Amino acid sequence: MSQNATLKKISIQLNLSISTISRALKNHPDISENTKRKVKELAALMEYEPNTFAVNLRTNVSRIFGLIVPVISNLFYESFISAVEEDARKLGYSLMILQSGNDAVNEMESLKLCKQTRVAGIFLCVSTHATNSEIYQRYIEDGMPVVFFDNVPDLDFCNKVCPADEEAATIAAGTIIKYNKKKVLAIFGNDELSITKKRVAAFRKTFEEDAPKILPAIKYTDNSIHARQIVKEYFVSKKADHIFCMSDEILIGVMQATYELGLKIPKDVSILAISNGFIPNLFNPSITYVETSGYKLGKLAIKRMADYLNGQTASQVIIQPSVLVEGSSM
Amino acid sequence: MSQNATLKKISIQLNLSISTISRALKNHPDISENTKRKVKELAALMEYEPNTFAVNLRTNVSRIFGLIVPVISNLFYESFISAVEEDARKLGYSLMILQSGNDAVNEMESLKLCKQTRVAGIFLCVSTHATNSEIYQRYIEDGMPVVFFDNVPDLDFCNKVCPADEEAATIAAGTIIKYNKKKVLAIFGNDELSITKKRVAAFRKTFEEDAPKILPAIKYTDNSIHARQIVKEYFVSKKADHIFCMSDEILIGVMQATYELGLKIPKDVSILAISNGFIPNLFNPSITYVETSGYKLGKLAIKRMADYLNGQTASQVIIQPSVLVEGSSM
DNA sequence: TAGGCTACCGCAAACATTTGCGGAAATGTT
DNA sequence: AACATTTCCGCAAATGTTTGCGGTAGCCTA
Repeated sequence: MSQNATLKKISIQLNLSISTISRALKNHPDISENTKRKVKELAALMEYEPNTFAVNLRTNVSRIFGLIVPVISNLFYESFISAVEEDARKLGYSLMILQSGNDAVNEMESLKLCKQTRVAGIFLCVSTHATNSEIYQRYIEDGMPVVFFDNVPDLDFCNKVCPADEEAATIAAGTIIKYNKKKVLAIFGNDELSITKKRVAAFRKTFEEDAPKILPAIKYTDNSIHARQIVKEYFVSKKADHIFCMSDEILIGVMQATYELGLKIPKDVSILAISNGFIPNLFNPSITYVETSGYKLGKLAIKRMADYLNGQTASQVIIQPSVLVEGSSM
Repeated sequence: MSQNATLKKISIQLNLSISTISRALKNHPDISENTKRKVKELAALMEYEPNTFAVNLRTNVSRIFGLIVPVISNLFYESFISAVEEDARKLGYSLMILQSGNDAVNEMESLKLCKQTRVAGIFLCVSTHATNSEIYQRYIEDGMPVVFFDNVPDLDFCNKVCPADEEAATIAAGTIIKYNKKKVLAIFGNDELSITKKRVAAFRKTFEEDAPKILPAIKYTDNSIHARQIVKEYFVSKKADHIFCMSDEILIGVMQATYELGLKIPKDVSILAISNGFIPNLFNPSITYVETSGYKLGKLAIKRMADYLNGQTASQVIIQPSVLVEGSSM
């Protein structure tokens, strides 16, 4: 960062005006080929790079997207980020990544920072404990391109990219029924989340319609330790021939519990999860899961952002379809 | 982003000069309390936020750190990033995260982008295929604060923060010897990496000194599929009573192989890994590992960066000590 | 030779902020 | 009353880039 080349410095060297340098470097037709050549040569020699700050100051936007997630250390978000970064780079954008830590205040600060930084757009997974969705509305009305993903707020006119909440649960329930399971223990995530509510509803509905005699036992948790505990406590008095896990976190706890209980999979108990796909393949036998790929969702999100920036500003809800990936746990 | 408040707009409203507004908002002693109050009130009302671009243009640095990793989708880097983000936020910095995809060209572009963006500093894990470390030197000599982490280049005067390469391997070898293992299969990562070379050397040395009769079989790979294959092929002709895994990737492949070979852990074969700590606990029995925590390393890295920015510019190499975490696989 | 056209280039303002310097008014001092 | 000091504030330059507009040649046409 010693002697940064600027238009001014080049102009002095060549005895030309700043604006001529600027135009020459942009191939403006007003500038003669001869001048362009000379300017470009010196610019290359001096390793001229336009000062981003000055450019941004004039245009009032940066080539940076803000991306806010509850936590980075999460297989789903990490693959989401990875996908967004890949394509953002191709489009000439960078990513500013913020963790909300699932805290509403922290999330607000992150949003504020995005506004201050004049990011070109925001990818936002709202934190669990965020309640007032009017705040997001303000950003959108201010003209900030926002693409909500995964956990999205209850707003009507905005861009949402999310996994097929209901569909995933429906497929899961359908598969469990198909395999003729009778005593089902289903463990879902944080029951305050809309995604959890939707999935529980769809899960229940599928059973009511297709297997009305079966009444799944439904539990909630959002960490693996508690999930493990739930299973162990459940098996003290009752037995299940199937355990459904709404997330990787839950799956991990459940797998530990089955091991400690000495249950064989799938003989004693079958397992089905909703997952990103990494964790289920670590176990033996591998776990059958309904895929909700963070990577694919990321691709959809950045695509939507690019389209939005290109003028397709009508709000849009994109649902990423779910796929059943057969392992050996059913 | 409709009507952004600026110093100018405030100054017009209050019939004061721009500089007075600027000083009032910064509590400059030259400005009377009365004026300060009025300015601050209006500024709050108009939701004034300093224009980052203008500020940066003057100071020529941003409050953004660049962070370059081979890939984000990696338990180690993800926890590293998470740690850095946490503390960077506290210091008033944000993170721009770039993936090099383990490609030298891509890495160069990322570095260039960091320079263009005038980041306040760079956290860099050099890609496997990066050879010419003079390039990094140039950035450092240009005054860019750089903290290398994990996979660091062969440069003398720079800041490095890395896991204890040798120590981790020494502890691993020592533990294997202590458990009286006789036939050891050791699988290491990419053999082009300096970290791999150092670990192999330390591993071998420990055996030569403490158990000269044992000659570990050493293999190299950097993906789980190949690791699995290595184990299966090895067990066709020979037997091992211990398998050492240099990384999570390798551990995953090894675990699949042991399952497919019907090997019981630790009865038939014992396992020891070098790991971040997440993966080893997914298995049953849990795997004993030498911890190299990405999170802790991240904390060290951001600390070093902060110190550097505060004037402690003497280059420094920080080694994060290794700890043995006992599971049930030995 | 006057007028017009083209090719090429520079001036200066604009973006928002910061800051050295200087100036005016108010207050204090002798 | 004359001078000195303090208090408070504005001017203007500087950061680097972009761009509308105006200007100056040179050449051609009538």
